[in-house]
Amino acid sequence: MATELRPARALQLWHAAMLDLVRDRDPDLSVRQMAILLTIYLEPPPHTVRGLAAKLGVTKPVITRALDSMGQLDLVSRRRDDLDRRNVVIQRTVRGALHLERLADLLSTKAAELQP
Amino acid sequence: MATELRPARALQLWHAAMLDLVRDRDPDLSVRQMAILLTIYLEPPPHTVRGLAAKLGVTKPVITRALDSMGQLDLVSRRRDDLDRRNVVIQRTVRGALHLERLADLLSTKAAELQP
DNA sequence: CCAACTCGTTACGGAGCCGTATTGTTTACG
DNA sequence: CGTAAACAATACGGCTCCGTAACGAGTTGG
Repeated sequence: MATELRPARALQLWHAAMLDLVRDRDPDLSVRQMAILLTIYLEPPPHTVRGLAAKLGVTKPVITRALDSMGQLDLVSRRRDDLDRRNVVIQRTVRGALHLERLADLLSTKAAELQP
Repeated sequence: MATELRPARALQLWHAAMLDLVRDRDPDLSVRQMAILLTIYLEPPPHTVRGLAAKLGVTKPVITRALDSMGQLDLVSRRRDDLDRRNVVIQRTVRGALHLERLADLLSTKAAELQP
């Protein structure tokens, strides 16, 4: 089952998703915050501030501040690494997992609605 | 050819696209700016400030300022409506069309890369 | 023709995020 | 050991965006 996604349709999907994010979502996450959140949940742990900064091509304070914001929303949490106490390990939360689950369903639903 | 997009795969696509946006793009557009830009290019004209504000569920100044920013980047342009000179008609630009074309290709390519 | 309305813009004070530079811990190593 | 390095966090000044409120230009209707 080839799930080919043609450019025009991909753009429509992107559009529908952006509209939903702008209209629904309580406080919009920035593009960077979303990228960080998704990386934490979709890529294998452990995640550190330095690692995320390198992967996204941004400076470390950007990560620290994004974790502050998203931590306040209970979308992620932080813990000192006991093996090397200089490191901070970023952890997932129930609320964060639910948040992304809803986003995934939204995208999938929008894609289906676009089909007819 | 059912182009079904399962939630998990949709999220992976979203993730890959966000990463590319954060890494590549010169100055990131905000989520709101992206939603406005896509609406202008994907929905039938004419587009007005008031209309866009209503569709996105934001205040008019948000639209005006977003058009200022994106106009400076030559992604959209504005023109007074000659029939009712209170209105402003938002128009597309060559640069804006190219920008979205690149985004569409990026999304499609990422979707294909996710397939294996 | 003038008051009421519509539309887009601007003014203002506030909040959030940015990058650079610096700080405080913790670890590595000569 | 004690100095150098690595890590995350913070301080700072600057920029962008926000929402409310006010404004000016244009239109409408009595």
